[in-house]
Amino acid sequence: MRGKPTLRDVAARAGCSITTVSNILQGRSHLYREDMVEQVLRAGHELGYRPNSVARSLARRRTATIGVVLDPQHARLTHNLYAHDVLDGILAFLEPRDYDIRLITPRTNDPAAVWRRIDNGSIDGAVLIAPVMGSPLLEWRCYSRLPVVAVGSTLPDEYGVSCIDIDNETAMATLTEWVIQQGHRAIGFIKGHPLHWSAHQRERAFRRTMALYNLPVREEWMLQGDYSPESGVRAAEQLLRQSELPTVVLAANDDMAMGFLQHCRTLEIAVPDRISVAGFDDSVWVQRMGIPLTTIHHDRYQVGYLAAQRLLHQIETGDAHPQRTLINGVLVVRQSVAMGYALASATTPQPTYSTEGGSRS
Amino acid sequence: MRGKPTLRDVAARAGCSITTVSNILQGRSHLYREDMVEQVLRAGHELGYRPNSVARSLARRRTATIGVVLDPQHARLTHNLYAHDVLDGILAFLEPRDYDIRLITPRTNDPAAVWRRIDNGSIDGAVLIAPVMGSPLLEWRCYSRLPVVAVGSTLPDEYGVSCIDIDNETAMATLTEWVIQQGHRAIGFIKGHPLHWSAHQRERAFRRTMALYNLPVREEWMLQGDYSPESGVRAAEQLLRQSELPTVVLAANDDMAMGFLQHCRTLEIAVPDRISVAGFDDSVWVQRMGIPLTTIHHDRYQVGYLAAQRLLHQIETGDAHPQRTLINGVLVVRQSVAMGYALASATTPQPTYSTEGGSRS
DNA sequence: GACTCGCGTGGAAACGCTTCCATAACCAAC
DNA sequence: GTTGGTTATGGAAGCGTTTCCACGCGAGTC
Repeated sequence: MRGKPTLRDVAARAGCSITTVSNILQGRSHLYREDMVEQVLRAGHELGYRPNSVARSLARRRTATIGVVLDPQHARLTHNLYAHDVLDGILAFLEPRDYDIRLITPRTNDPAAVWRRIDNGSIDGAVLIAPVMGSPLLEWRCYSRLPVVAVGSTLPDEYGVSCIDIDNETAMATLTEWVIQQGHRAIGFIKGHPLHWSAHQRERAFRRTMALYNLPVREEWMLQGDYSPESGVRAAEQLLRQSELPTVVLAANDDMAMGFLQHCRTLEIAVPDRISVAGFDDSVWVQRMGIPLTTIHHDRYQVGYLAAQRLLHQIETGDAHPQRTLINGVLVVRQSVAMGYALASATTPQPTYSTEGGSRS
Repeated sequence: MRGKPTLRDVAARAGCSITTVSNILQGRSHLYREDMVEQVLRAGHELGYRPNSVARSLARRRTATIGVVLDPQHARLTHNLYAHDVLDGILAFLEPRDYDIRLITPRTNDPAAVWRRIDNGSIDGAVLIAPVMGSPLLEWRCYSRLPVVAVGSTLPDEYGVSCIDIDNETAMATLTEWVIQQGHRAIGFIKGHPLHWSAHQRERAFRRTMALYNLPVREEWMLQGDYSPESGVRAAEQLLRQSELPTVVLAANDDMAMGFLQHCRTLEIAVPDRISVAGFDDSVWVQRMGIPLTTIHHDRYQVGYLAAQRLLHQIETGDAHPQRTLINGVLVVRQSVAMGYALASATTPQPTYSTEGGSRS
């Protein structure tokens, strides 16, 4: 016996067949006499036998591994804190079930090549992290029948992919509504990256809520961003040189809100005294820096956890029904938005307003 | 043919043997006539054949996968920015070589169980992320002959593990020296987590450098921390209520330095006017928050890149020689340390001082 | 015309495991 | 003594590749 011991070696040492060893080592020892069981276990232990998981996967046609796939768009993991949080949730669900994770970071936009990397028998299913519009990851059906769950993007139904994500529309509506109820009427908006569905969903909810309150959306206050802090700075530059300013700006994510805040600091514009700012995501950066940014929080860990759960369900039952799970965002009120602003004028009729998701820190 | 097409299916369609298909698909087409090659490629393409990587791994006895193993101590990935940066470097090296990554997060301290998870044939080698003292990961030799490289911990030779890490001692010596050259004489220190080798290395370098300059190390200014921001706060509490204070405090990492800074802000103690602070790591948090913390920077991405390189070398050549690679830290001078402090008294003889690692941001 | 040689191709044995099914031995029942 | 039913164990066929080696054949050499 050279190299790592195999079933054969254990069987030889225990004086039985490999079937017997295999069965006993898989916990089917009730089939055998006690002394046999004991002999086999002892032999295995003495040899330091460890089942070869590759061979096992081949025989079982299951790898007990799931892939976590980053979109080629943001293939760099660094500072992708969203992926981290989600990954933690996935791990939490997977570990007790003895599943492992394979990290896949395609670096091309050719869907055939991407799916060759993903669906080559090495994983039982995949979690797609925040696929964007036009991503090769979404050319899924042509190339693969692998169970798949997407997180961080609420995909339109036609993609036929299960997704787990924050309920962007409801959350942004909640935030907008809350801002309005604080008395704000002149509201600006920094849009997210146009390739992200979330950007459109957040913008749409904003516009709808404004309409609901009969408030005008002024297009010169709708700034195009791309979810990066720098684009928040640019938005601030563009907005703050206008003669007429909104009293509050909603950024489609925290990063842009922070860029905006930064530029305000540069210009020595007091927040929230001269202008209010709100974000979206309750990013870890904001939390950790202790920036008092009013924003929407959601449990990214839970997103990962649910994704893993859903994926395993799909794998085990073969159920391929795409299913959308939206989790609630929670309004986190901090100090970046002036409250009770111009209350006198806040006499718009009260709409039905879900009290859920109230402030907490 | 049900399920995914296999070599057999392709061979049947191309009217040849599976050997032929296998050879051609592996690029050994020079062995065959052109028309054969073309037929096989066409058949493969038409069937959408993708080699099963599990079967391939079994036959080749190589998985083309390396494991990235987190220490059970910090099995949560979240906010482990170090792991992120390193992972990115690893990925950068591995991707062009068609290696994949398996993420392994053991959750127990039983070394046998841990190594069963790691060395079960599913990976060709492992990168251990910052193993701490007493980690089951380091009980390596008893359980496995897998090629292994550690990063983020400079392990003592007896572990027989290759490691790639910042040169903690040199970097901390550089920092200490620089602080002394700014005129500081009364210097405090916040120690890192006692289970991390780096903590001891950094402390040792500090003490040695102080001795080199004949400066006393006052034990009441040596605060015990654990690398967390909170422990930096506690250290500040402990230090700042003393009647006599150092003019500068070196924290063994940036997180603790930030905790320290935070407490200074709470107490309205001006930095660096009333007390100076330096960190170590140039953590992404500090960078991103724009905190003007003087610190030591090193290229964590490069650490990952080198680790992957080294690991692949070990895998491919079978070379098991443990080899230590220390990369240079770079002093980053920002504004948290008062410079030219009490220059009048700074008349200690100039030591040999490497000018490398000058300030940059 | 027997010999070698290279070329193109295929057979078949691994790789290490799982699992279906057969077998053998034993006992009880008729 | 045949049957039937347990119980304990082993044989062997996969799983989908890779790879070593052998085979048949036509061309070149003596």
